[in-house]
Amino acid sequence: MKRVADSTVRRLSLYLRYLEDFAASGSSTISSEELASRAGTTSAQVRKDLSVFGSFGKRGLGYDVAELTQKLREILGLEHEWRVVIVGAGKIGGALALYRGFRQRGFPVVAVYDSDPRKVGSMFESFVVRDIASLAADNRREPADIAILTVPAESAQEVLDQVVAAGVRAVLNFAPVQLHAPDHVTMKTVNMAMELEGLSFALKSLGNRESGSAHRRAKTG
Amino acid sequence: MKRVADSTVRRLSLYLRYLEDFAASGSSTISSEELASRAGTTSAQVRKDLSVFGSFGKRGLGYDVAELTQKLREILGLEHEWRVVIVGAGKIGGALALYRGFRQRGFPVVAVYDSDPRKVGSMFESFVVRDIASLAADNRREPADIAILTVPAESAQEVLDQVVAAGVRAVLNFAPVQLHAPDHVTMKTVNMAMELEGLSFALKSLGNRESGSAHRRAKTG
DNA sequence: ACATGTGAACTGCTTCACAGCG
DNA sequence: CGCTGTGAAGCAGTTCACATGT
Repeated sequence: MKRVADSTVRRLSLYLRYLEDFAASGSSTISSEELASRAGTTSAQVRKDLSVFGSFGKRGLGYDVAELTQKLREILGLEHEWRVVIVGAGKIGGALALYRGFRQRGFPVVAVYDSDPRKVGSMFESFVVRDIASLAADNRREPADIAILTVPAESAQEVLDQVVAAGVRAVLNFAPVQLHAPDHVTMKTVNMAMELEGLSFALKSLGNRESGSAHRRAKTG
Repeated sequence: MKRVADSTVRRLSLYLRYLEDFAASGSSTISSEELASRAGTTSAQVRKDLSVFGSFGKRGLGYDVAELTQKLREILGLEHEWRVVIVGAGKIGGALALYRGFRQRGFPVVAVYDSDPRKVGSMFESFVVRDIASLAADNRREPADIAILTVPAESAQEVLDQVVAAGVRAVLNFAPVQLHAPDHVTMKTVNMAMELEGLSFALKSLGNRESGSAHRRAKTG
Protein backbone atom coordinates (compact mmCIF):
# COMPACT_ATOMS: atom_id res chain seq x y z
CA MET A 1 0.00 0.00 0.00
CA LYS A 2 1.09 3.57 -0.72
CA ARG A 3 2.84 5.34 2.11
CA VAL A 4 0.43 7.22 4.37
CA ALA A 5 1.40 10.67 5.64
CA ASP A 6 2.00 10.93 9.34
CA SER A 7 -0.27 13.96 9.52
CA THR A 8 -3.08 11.90 8.02
CA VAL A 9 -2.79 9.18 10.66
CA ARG A 10 -2.75 11.77 13.43
CA ARG A 11 -5.95 13.30 12.12
CA LEU A 12 -7.64 9.91 11.79
CA SER A 13 -6.94 9.43 15.48
CA LEU A 14 -8.64 12.76 16.22
CA TYR A 15 -11.62 11.95 14.01
CA LEU A 16 -12.07 8.69 15.88
CA ARG A 17 -12.20 10.49 19.21
CA TYR A 18 -14.92 12.84 17.99
CA LEU A 19 -16.90 10.07 16.40
CA GLU A 20 -16.96 8.30 19.76
CA ASP A 21 -18.25 11.47 21.44
CA PHE A 22 -20.74 11.90 18.64
CA ALA A 23 -22.08 8.37 18.88
CA ALA A 24 -22.72 8.95 22.57
CA SER A 25 -24.78 12.01 21.68
CA GLY A 26 -27.14 9.88 19.59
CA SER A 27 -26.74 11.14 16.02
CA SER A 28 -26.25 8.35 13.53
CA THR A 29 -24.78 10.31 10.62
CA ILE A 30 -22.15 13.04 10.29
CA SER A 31 -20.82 15.20 7.46
CA SER A 32 -17.18 15.86 6.63
CA GLU A 33 -17.91 19.49 7.45
CA GLU A 34 -19.01 18.70 10.98
CA LEU A 35 -16.12 16.34 11.69
CA ALA A 36 -13.74 18.96 10.33
CA SER A 37 -14.97 21.72 12.61
CA ARG A 38 -14.51 19.48 15.65
CA ALA A 39 -11.06 18.38 14.65
CA GLY A 40 -9.95 21.85 13.64
CA THR A 41 -9.45 21.18 9.94
CA THR A 42 -11.38 21.46 6.66
CA SER A 43 -14.02 19.22 5.12
CA ALA A 44 -11.82 18.64 2.06
CA GLN A 45 -9.04 17.47 4.36
CA VAL A 46 -11.34 15.02 6.10
CA ARG A 47 -12.49 13.56 2.78
CA LYS A 48 -8.92 13.33 1.44
CA ASP A 49 -7.76 11.59 4.60
CA LEU A 50 -10.53 9.02 4.41
CA SER A 51 -10.15 8.53 0.65
CA VAL A 52 -6.70 7.06 1.24
CA PHE A 53 -8.38 4.01 2.72
CA GLY A 54 -11.63 3.78 0.78
CA SER A 55 -15.06 5.33 0.24
CA PHE A 56 -16.98 5.25 3.47
CA GLY A 57 -19.58 7.95 2.94
CA LYS A 58 -22.90 8.30 1.15
CA ARG A 59 -23.16 11.19 -1.29
CA GLY A 60 -25.71 13.72 -0.27
CA LEU A 61 -25.83 12.28 3.23
CA GLY A 62 -22.49 12.02 4.97
CA TYR A 63 -20.97 9.21 6.99
CA ASP A 64 -22.65 6.65 9.19
CA VAL A 65 -21.15 7.29 12.61
CA ALA A 66 -21.03 3.67 13.79
CA GLU A 67 -19.68 2.43 10.49
CA LEU A 68 -16.97 5.07 10.18
CA THR A 69 -15.97 4.54 13.80
CA GLN A 70 -15.50 0.85 13.10
CA LYS A 71 -13.55 1.53 9.90
CA LEU A 72 -11.21 3.92 11.67
CA ARG A 73 -10.60 1.41 14.43
CA GLU A 74 -9.67 -1.15 11.79
CA ILE A 75 -7.46 1.27 9.91
CA LEU A 76 -5.60 2.32 13.05
CA GLY A 77 -5.21 -1.26 14.22
CA LEU A 78 -7.29 -0.80 17.36
CA GLU A 79 -9.28 -4.00 17.10
CA HIS A 80 -7.18 -5.69 19.71
CA GLU A 81 -5.09 -4.39 22.58
CA TRP A 82 -1.42 -3.55 22.33
CA ARG A 83 0.66 -4.46 25.34
CA VAL A 84 2.71 -1.56 26.70
CA VAL A 85 5.75 -1.62 28.95
CA ILE A 86 7.14 1.44 30.66
CA VAL A 87 10.91 1.67 30.85
CA GLY A 88 12.10 4.12 33.50
CA ALA A 89 10.50 4.11 36.96
CA GLY A 90 10.84 7.82 37.62
CA LYS A 91 8.33 10.63 38.04
CA ILE A 92 6.96 10.59 34.56
CA GLY A 93 7.09 6.83 34.14
CA GLY A 94 5.14 6.59 37.38
CA ALA A 95 2.45 8.99 36.26
CA LEU A 96 2.03 7.15 32.98
CA ALA A 97 1.94 3.74 34.69
CA LEU A 98 -0.98 4.96 36.80
CA TYR A 99 -2.77 6.77 34.01
CA ARG A 100 -6.03 4.93 33.31
CA GLY A 101 -6.56 6.45 29.90
CA PHE A 102 -4.05 4.14 28.25
CA ARG A 103 -5.87 0.96 29.24
CA GLN A 104 -9.22 2.56 28.37
CA ARG A 105 -8.03 3.23 24.85
CA GLY A 106 -6.63 -0.25 24.35
CA PHE A 107 -3.04 0.17 25.52
CA PRO A 108 -2.74 -1.69 28.85
CA VAL A 109 0.50 -1.19 30.75
CA VAL A 110 1.68 -4.70 31.60
CA ALA A 111 5.05 -4.03 33.24
CA VAL A 112 7.50 -1.40 34.45
CA TYR A 113 11.27 -1.70 33.97
CA ASP A 114 14.31 0.20 35.19
CA SER A 115 18.05 -0.21 34.95
CA ASP A 116 18.76 1.17 38.45
CA PRO A 117 19.41 -1.86 40.74
CA ARG A 118 18.06 0.12 43.70
CA LYS A 119 14.68 0.46 42.02
CA VAL A 120 14.49 -3.07 40.63
CA GLY A 121 12.27 -5.23 42.85
CA SER A 122 10.59 -2.28 44.55
CA MET A 123 6.86 -1.70 44.28
CA PHE A 124 5.50 0.92 41.95
CA GLU A 125 1.77 0.95 42.75
CA SER A 126 0.57 -2.41 41.44
CA PHE A 127 3.82 -3.11 39.57
CA VAL A 128 7.04 -4.69 40.75
CA VAL A 129 9.83 -2.89 38.93
CA ARG A 130 11.74 -5.38 36.78
CA ASP A 131 15.31 -5.26 35.58
CA ILE A 132 15.62 -3.96 32.04
CA ALA A 133 18.08 -6.79 31.43
CA SER A 134 15.21 -9.27 31.81
CA LEU A 135 13.07 -7.61 29.13
CA ALA A 136 14.34 -9.88 26.36
CA ALA A 137 13.50 -13.04 28.31
CA ASP A 138 10.13 -11.67 29.50
CA ASN A 139 9.35 -10.76 25.93
CA ARG A 140 9.77 -14.34 24.78
CA ARG A 141 6.98 -15.42 27.11
CA GLU A 142 4.66 -12.42 26.83
CA PRO A 143 5.72 -10.04 24.08
CA ALA A 144 5.33 -6.34 24.60
CA ASP A 145 4.16 -4.41 21.56
CA ILE A 146 5.09 -0.91 22.61
CA ALA A 147 7.75 0.45 24.98
CA ILE A 148 7.37 3.87 26.55
CA LEU A 149 10.79 5.32 27.39
CA THR A 150 10.84 7.59 30.42
CA VAL A 151 14.55 7.48 31.21
CA PRO A 152 17.06 10.37 31.47
CA ALA A 153 18.41 11.76 28.20
CA GLU A 154 21.91 10.43 28.95
CA SER A 155 20.87 6.78 29.03
CA ALA A 156 18.03 6.93 26.50
CA GLN A 157 19.96 5.62 23.48
CA GLU A 158 21.48 2.77 25.47
CA VAL A 159 18.09 1.77 26.87
CA LEU A 160 16.50 2.03 23.42
CA ASP A 161 19.13 -0.37 22.09
CA GLN A 162 18.21 -2.88 24.80
CA VAL A 163 14.52 -2.50 24.08
CA VAL A 164 15.09 -3.01 20.36
CA ALA A 165 17.33 -6.02 21.00
CA ALA A 166 14.50 -7.48 23.09
CA GLY A 167 12.31 -7.41 20.00
CA VAL A 168 10.04 -4.45 20.68
CA ARG A 169 9.09 -2.78 17.41
CA ALA A 170 7.33 0.40 18.53
CA VAL A 171 8.64 3.01 20.95
CA LEU A 172 7.25 6.18 22.45
CA ASN A 173 10.19 8.23 23.69
CA PHE A 174 9.90 10.94 26.35
CA ALA A 175 13.63 11.63 26.64
CA PRO A 176 14.49 15.02 25.11
CA VAL A 177 16.93 13.65 22.56
CA GLN A 178 16.82 12.40 19.02
CA LEU A 179 17.24 8.62 19.18
CA HIS A 180 18.46 6.34 16.44
CA ALA A 181 16.61 3.08 15.84
CA PRO A 182 16.69 0.52 13.00
CA ASP A 183 14.15 0.91 10.19
CA HIS A 184 11.87 -1.89 11.36
CA VAL A 185 11.29 -0.07 14.65
CA THR A 186 8.77 2.78 14.68
CA MET A 187 9.52 5.63 17.03
CA LYS A 188 7.58 8.67 18.18
CA THR A 189 9.15 11.24 20.43
CA VAL A 190 7.37 13.53 22.86
CA ASN A 191 9.86 16.27 23.66
CA MET A 192 8.38 18.61 26.23
CA ALA A 193 11.49 20.80 26.38
CA MET A 194 11.11 21.33 22.66
CA GLU A 195 7.44 22.24 22.98
CA LEU A 196 8.20 24.73 25.75
CA GLU A 197 10.97 26.29 23.68
CA GLY A 198 8.53 26.54 20.79
CA LEU A 199 6.21 28.48 23.09
CA SER A 200 9.14 30.62 24.23
CA PHE A 201 9.90 31.46 20.60
CA ALA A 202 6.29 32.42 19.98
CA LEU A 203 6.08 34.59 23.11
CA LYS A 204 9.32 36.32 22.29
CA SER A 205 8.34 36.87 18.64
CA LEU A 206 5.07 38.47 19.68
CA GLY A 207 7.13 41.00 21.59
CA ASN A 208 5.69 39.94 24.93
CA ARG A 209 3.94 43.25 25.21
CA GLU A 210 1.62 42.48 28.10
CA SER A 211 2.11 44.26 31.42
CA GLY A 212 3.67 41.26 33.05
CA SER A 213 6.85 41.55 31.07
CA ALA A 214 7.95 44.55 33.09
CA HIS A 215 8.72 42.54 36.20
CA ARG A 216 11.32 40.66 34.25
CA ARG A 217 13.05 43.52 32.54
CA ALA A 218 13.25 45.62 35.68
CA LYS A 219 13.99 43.48 38.66
CA THR A 220 13.51 46.54 40.80
CA GLY A 221 9.75 46.07 40.49
CA MET B 1 9.71 39.27 10.17
CA LYS B 2 8.69 36.49 7.79
CA ARG B 3 6.79 33.61 9.31
CA VAL B 4 9.06 30.84 10.58
CA ALA B 5 8.08 27.22 10.00
CA ASP B 6 7.21 25.26 13.08
CA SER B 7 9.50 22.45 12.01
CA THR B 8 12.39 24.92 11.86
CA VAL B 9 11.84 26.09 15.43
CA ARG B 10 11.65 22.50 16.66
CA ARG B 11 14.97 21.71 15.04
CA LEU B 12 16.61 24.82 16.46
CA SER B 13 15.65 23.53 19.87
CA LEU B 14 17.34 20.22 19.09
CA TYR B 15 20.46 21.92 17.74
CA LEU B 16 20.72 23.91 20.94
CA ARG B 17 20.62 20.77 23.04
CA TYR B 18 23.48 19.22 21.06
CA LEU B 19 25.52 22.38 21.11
CA GLU B 20 25.29 22.34 24.90
CA ASP B 21 26.52 18.75 25.00
CA PHE B 22 29.21 19.62 22.50
CA ALA B 23 30.47 22.61 24.46
CA ALA B 24 30.86 20.35 27.50
CA SER B 25 33.03 18.02 25.43
CA GLY B 26 35.49 20.85 24.74
CA SER B 27 35.37 21.39 20.99
CA SER B 28 35.01 25.03 20.07
CA THR B 29 33.79 24.70 16.49
CA ILE B 30 31.24 22.49 14.73
CA SER B 31 30.16 21.92 11.11
CA SER B 32 26.61 21.81 9.82
CA GLU B 33 27.34 18.20 8.89
CA GLU B 34 28.16 17.21 12.45
CA LEU B 35 25.18 19.04 13.97
CA ALA B 36 22.96 17.40 11.38
CA SER B 37 24.07 13.88 12.17
CA ARG B 38 23.37 14.43 15.86
CA ALA B 39 19.96 15.94 15.26
CA GLY B 40 18.99 13.38 12.66
CA THR B 41 18.75 15.72 9.68
CA THR B 42 20.92 16.95 6.80
CA SER B 43 23.62 19.61 6.67
CA ALA B 44 21.64 21.59 4.11
CA GLN B 45 18.68 21.61 6.46
CA VAL B 46 20.82 22.92 9.31
CA ARG B 47 22.18 25.72 7.17
CA LYS B 48 18.72 26.62 5.83
CA ASP B 49 17.30 26.70 9.33
CA LEU B 50 20.01 29.02 10.57
CA SER B 51 19.90 31.20 7.47
CA VAL B 52 16.38 32.28 8.40
CA PHE B 53 17.90 34.26 11.27
CA GLY B 54 21.27 35.33 9.90
CA SER B 55 24.76 34.13 8.96
CA PHE B 56 26.43 32.67 11.99
CA GLY B 57 29.12 30.47 10.43
CA LYS B 58 32.57 30.93 8.97
CA ARG B 59 33.06 29.51 5.50
CA GLY B 60 35.58 26.71 5.39
CA LEU B 61 35.41 26.40 9.17
CA GLY B 62 31.95 25.86 10.55
CA TYR B 63 30.24 27.45 13.52
CA ASP B 64 31.72 28.65 16.78
CA VAL B 65 29.98 26.51 19.37
CA ALA B 66 29.72 29.16 22.10
CA GLU B 67 28.58 31.84 19.66
CA LEU B 68 25.96 29.69 17.97
CA THR B 69 24.68 28.49 21.33
CA GLN B 70 24.21 32.08 22.40
CA LYS B 71 22.51 33.01 19.12
CA LEU B 72 20.08 30.11 19.39
CA ARG B 73 19.22 31.06 22.96
CA GLU B 74 18.45 34.59 21.76
CA ILE B 75 16.42 33.35 18.82
CA LEU B 76 14.36 30.98 20.95
CA GLY B 77 13.81 33.61 23.63
CA LEU B 78 15.67 31.70 26.33
CA GLU B 79 17.60 34.61 27.74
CA HIS B 80 15.29 34.94 30.67
CA GLU B 81 13.04 32.48 32.45
CA TRP B 82 9.40 31.91 31.57
CA ARG B 83 7.10 31.33 34.51
CA VAL B 84 5.01 28.19 34.20
CA VAL B 85 1.81 27.23 35.98
CA ILE B 86 0.36 23.75 35.95
CA VAL B 87 -3.41 23.53 35.74
CA GLY B 88 -4.74 20.14 36.83
CA ALA B 89 -3.41 18.51 40.01
CA GLY B 90 -3.75 14.91 38.84
CA LYS B 91 -1.23 12.21 38.07
CA ILE B 92 0.41 13.84 35.11
CA GLY B 93 0.25 17.36 36.50
CA GLY B 94 1.95 16.02 39.60
CA ALA B 95 4.75 14.36 37.69
CA LEU B 96 5.37 17.53 35.69
CA ALA B 97 5.30 19.74 38.79
CA LEU B 98 8.06 17.61 40.28
CA TYR B 99 10.07 17.30 37.12
CA ARG B 100 13.35 19.20 37.59
CA GLY B 101 14.15 19.42 33.91
CA PHE B 102 11.74 22.31 33.38
CA ARG B 103 13.44 24.60 35.88
CA GLN B 104 16.85 23.54 34.60
CA ARG B 105 15.94 24.61 31.10
CA GLY B 106 14.51 27.95 32.19
CA PHE B 107 10.86 27.11 32.77
CA PRO B 108 10.28 27.20 36.55
CA VAL B 109 6.92 25.92 37.74
CA VAL B 110 5.61 28.63 40.04
CA ALA B 111 2.15 27.35 40.94
CA VAL B 112 -0.33 24.50 40.59
CA TYR B 113 -4.06 25.04 40.04
CA ASP B 114 -7.14 22.86 39.99
CA SER B 115 -10.87 23.38 39.70
CA ASP B 116 -11.81 20.56 42.09
CA PRO B 117 -12.67 22.17 45.48
CA ARG B 118 -11.50 19.00 47.25
CA LYS B 119 -8.01 19.43 45.84
CA VAL B 120 -7.77 23.20 46.30
CA GLY B 121 -5.76 24.01 49.40
CA SER B 122 -4.14 20.59 49.65
CA MET B 123 -0.39 20.16 49.37
CA PHE B 124 1.16 18.90 46.19
CA GLU B 125 4.80 18.42 47.13
CA SER B 126 6.05 21.96 47.67
CA PHE B 127 2.93 23.54 46.17
CA VAL B 128 -0.39 24.44 47.70
CA VAL B 129 -3.02 23.76 45.06
CA ARG B 130 -4.80 26.99 44.20
CA ASP B 131 -8.27 27.52 42.82
CA ILE B 132 -8.30 28.04 39.06
CA ALA B 133 -10.75 30.87 39.68
CA SER B 134 -7.97 32.83 41.38
CA LEU B 135 -5.62 32.57 38.41
CA ALA B 136 -6.71 35.90 36.94
CA ALA B 137 -6.07 37.77 40.19
CA ASP B 138 -2.78 35.93 40.85
CA ASN B 139 -1.72 36.79 37.35
CA ARG B 140 -2.11 40.47 37.97
CA ARG B 141 0.48 40.31 40.73
CA GLU B 142 2.87 37.76 39.25
CA PRO B 143 2.06 36.97 35.63
CA ALA B 144 2.47 33.43 34.39
CA ASP B 145 3.89 33.14 30.90
CA ILE B 146 2.94 29.57 30.12
CA ALA B 147 0.14 27.31 31.37
CA ILE B 148 0.47 23.54 31.18
CA LEU B 149 -2.98 21.94 30.99
CA THR B 150 -3.22 18.50 32.59
CA VAL B 151 -6.97 18.30 33.07
CA PRO B 152 -9.44 15.68 31.76
CA ALA B 153 -10.53 16.01 28.14
CA GLU B 154 -14.11 16.88 29.15
CA SER B 155 -13.13 20.06 31.00
CA ALA B 156 -10.11 21.06 28.91
CA GLN B 157 -11.84 23.66 26.73
CA GLU B 158 -13.54 25.28 29.70
CA VAL B 159 -10.28 25.46 31.65
CA LEU B 160 -8.45 26.80 28.62
CA ASP B 161 -11.02 29.58 28.36
CA GLN B 162 -10.35 30.54 32.00
CA VAL B 163 -6.61 30.45 31.45
CA VAL B 164 -6.91 32.65 28.38
CA ALA B 165 -9.24 35.05 30.19
CA ALA B 166 -6.60 35.32 32.93
CA GLY B 167 -4.18 36.67 30.34
CA VAL B 168 -1.91 33.70 29.71
CA ARG B 169 -0.70 33.72 26.12
CA ALA B 170 1.02 30.35 25.74
CA VAL B 171 -0.41 26.94 26.55
CA LEU B 172 0.93 23.41 26.49
CA ASN B 173 -2.06 21.08 26.42
CA PHE B 174 -1.91 17.44 27.52
CA ALA B 175 -5.65 16.77 27.17
CA PRO B 176 -6.34 14.51 24.18
CA VAL B 177 -8.61 16.95 22.40
CA GLN B 178 -8.27 19.71 19.86
CA LEU B 179 -8.75 22.98 21.72
CA HIS B 180 -9.81 26.29 20.29
CA ALA B 181 -7.98 29.43 21.42
CA PRO B 182 -7.90 33.01 20.12
CA ASP B 183 -5.16 33.95 17.66
CA HIS B 184 -3.03 35.81 20.16
CA VAL B 185 -2.65 32.66 22.26
CA THR B 186 -0.08 30.09 21.14
CA MET B 187 -0.95 26.47 21.83
CA LYS B 188 0.96 23.23 21.55
CA THR B 189 -0.73 19.93 22.21
CA VAL B 190 0.92 16.75 23.40
CA ASN B 191 -1.58 14.00 22.65
CA MET B 192 -0.26 10.70 23.94
CA ALA B 193 -3.31 8.73 22.82
CA MET B 194 -2.67 10.01 19.32
CA GLU B 195 0.98 8.99 19.45
CA LEU B 196 0.07 5.52 20.65
CA GLU B 197 -2.51 5.15 17.90
CA GLY B 198 0.14 6.24 15.42
CA LEU B 199 2.32 3.41 16.71
CA SER B 200 -0.64 1.04 16.48
CA PHE B 201 -1.13 2.00 12.85
CA ALA B 202 2.53 1.37 12.10
CA LEU B 203 2.55 -2.01 13.87
CA LYS B 204 -0.61 -3.09 12.11
CA SER B 205 0.64 -1.89 8.70
CA LEU B 206 3.86 -3.84 9.11
CA GLY B 207 1.70 -6.92 9.47
CA ASN B 208 2.89 -7.59 12.99
CA ARG B 209 4.63 -10.71 11.80
CA GLU B 210 6.75 -11.44 14.87
CA SER B 211 6.07 -14.49 17.01
CA GLY B 212 4.31 -12.51 19.66
CA SER B 213 1.31 -11.80 17.49
CA ALA B 214 0.11 -15.38 17.81
CA HIS B 215 -0.92 -15.02 21.40
CA ARG B 216 -3.38 -12.37 20.42
CA ARG B 217 -4.94 -14.08 17.44
CA ALA B 218 -5.28 -17.40 19.19
CA LYS B 219 -6.22 -16.89 22.79
CA THR B 220 -5.73 -20.62 23.26
CA GLY B 221 -2.00 -19.98 23.51
C1' DA C 1 -30.51 19.29 -4.02
C1' DC C 2 -26.72 17.92 -1.33
C1' DA C 3 -22.38 16.06 0.24
C1' DT C 4 -18.89 12.85 -1.24
C1' DG C 5 -14.66 11.60 -3.82
C1' DT C 6 -10.85 13.21 -6.49
C1' DG C 7 -7.81 15.22 -10.29
C1' DA C 8 -5.59 19.64 -10.66
C1' DA C 9 -3.63 23.73 -8.76
C1' DC C 10 -1.26 25.55 -5.09
C1' DT C 11 1.58 26.21 -1.11
C1' DG C 12 5.40 25.44 1.60
C1' DC C 13 9.13 22.55 3.25
C1' DT C 14 13.22 19.95 1.86
C1' DT C 15 16.96 18.73 -1.06
C1' DC C 16 20.21 19.90 -4.52
C1' DA C 17 24.08 22.02 -6.32
C1' DC C 18 27.14 25.55 -6.64
C1' DA C 19 28.81 30.34 -6.13
C1' DG C 20 31.06 32.86 -2.55
C1' DC C 21 34.26 33.53 0.98
C1' DG C 22 37.42 32.62 4.65
C1' DC D 1 40.56 23.88 -0.43
C1' DG D 2 36.47 23.35 2.70
C1' DC D 3 32.25 24.64 4.36
C1' DT D 4 28.82 28.08 4.43
C1' DG D 5 24.84 30.48 2.44
C1' DT D 6 21.29 30.37 -0.94
C1' DG D 7 18.65 30.47 -5.40
C1' DA D 8 16.47 26.81 -8.01
C1' DA D 9 14.40 22.39 -8.38
C1' DG D 10 11.89 18.80 -6.39
C1' DC D 11 8.48 16.82 -3.50
C1' DA D 12 4.73 16.30 -0.23
C1' DG D 13 0.74 17.87 1.90
C1' DT D 14 -3.25 20.97 1.52
C1' DT D 15 -6.83 23.40 -0.78
C1' DC D 16 -9.78 24.08 -4.67
C1' DA D 17 -13.49 23.09 -7.53
C1' DC D 18 -16.44 20.17 -9.76
C1' DA D 19 -18.03 15.79 -11.63
C1' DT D 20 -20.39 12.01 -9.55
C1' DG D 21 -23.81 9.45 -7.23
C1' DT D 22 -27.88 9.11 -4.22
